[in-house]
Amino acid sequence: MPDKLPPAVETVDTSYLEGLVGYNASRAAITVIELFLQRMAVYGMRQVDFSVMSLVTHNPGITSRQLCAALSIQPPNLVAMINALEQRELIVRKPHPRDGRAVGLHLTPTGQKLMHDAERTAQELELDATRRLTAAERKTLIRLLQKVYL
Amino acid sequence: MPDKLPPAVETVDTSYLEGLVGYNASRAAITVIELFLQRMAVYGMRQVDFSVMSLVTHNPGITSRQLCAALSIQPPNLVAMINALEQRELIVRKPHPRDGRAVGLHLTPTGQKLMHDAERTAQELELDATRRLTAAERKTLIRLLQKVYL
DNA sequence: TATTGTTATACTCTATAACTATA
DNA sequence: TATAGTTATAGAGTATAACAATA
Repeated sequence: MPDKLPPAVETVDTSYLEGLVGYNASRAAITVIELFLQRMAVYGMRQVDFSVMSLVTHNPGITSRQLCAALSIQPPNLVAMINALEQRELIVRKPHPRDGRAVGLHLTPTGQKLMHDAERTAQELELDATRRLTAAERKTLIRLLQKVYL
Repeated sequence: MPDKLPPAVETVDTSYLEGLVGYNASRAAITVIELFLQRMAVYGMRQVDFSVMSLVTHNPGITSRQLCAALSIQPPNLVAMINALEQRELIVRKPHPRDGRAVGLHLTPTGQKLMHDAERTAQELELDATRRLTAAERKTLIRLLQKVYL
């Protein structure tokens, strides 16, 4: 008679984790971000670069501090990103009209062209990432996610 | 007459980003994970440790490879986590019944007690993190998130 | 030959302390 | 004294290559 051996797991049961909002939100975010990274590679932007560029697009003159607050980025970590975007001539720093300490960020014409294309790509990507959702479901999903973090 | 100065941004307009599923899923995930980290601190576990422990709980004998596949962790990065959990005497490695290369992971009695409490804490935390959602909305949110990543 | 678990290592991301110029 | 921007640096997280043991 053989010794009793520990059981082997055939298929992994993840049902407990799948009942948690945090687990599901993380998995969904990772899936969308991976697709985002693939499609944005042609623009040389990661998710965070796109977020920064998008906020500069819709808020010309925004300061580094405002970007940090809006995106939960630590100021020292934003410096290299801004430098890189400036070296690529996508954004320019201009003096702030009322605060000599601050610098306003603006898109260059090149940056405007790039973001025009990138935001269109982002819209297409959104529809692909949520292709199993109806338009109404997609709207509901965003509304419920905002109820969690706002 | 003064020179024309660039405009200053009063309040940051984030409406474009708020229309993207990826942005919202990321923000929601970060919010829940931060609360998770606070509440799980008493158990000395981060989100990933809890996920590993939970899968071992519901899949006794699960292997490292199965954990890596289920949680999208690279095998080298799991080693230190498993070692730490074993040193805390929360899990034990037992020989796999049919594969001499593999090792099955199991909870110790201490690990079982800890996870009994930790999973109860996770349930409470879930309700707190989604306190602005009705039970039906919470269920809908999970269903829609799974439609994105599954 | 392929797979499990592992070591070593590099790379990225994120966080903290401290400085300067200006408010 | 407080804030915007910056530098340097440390720590955490993640990824790749290569190895021994076993299939």
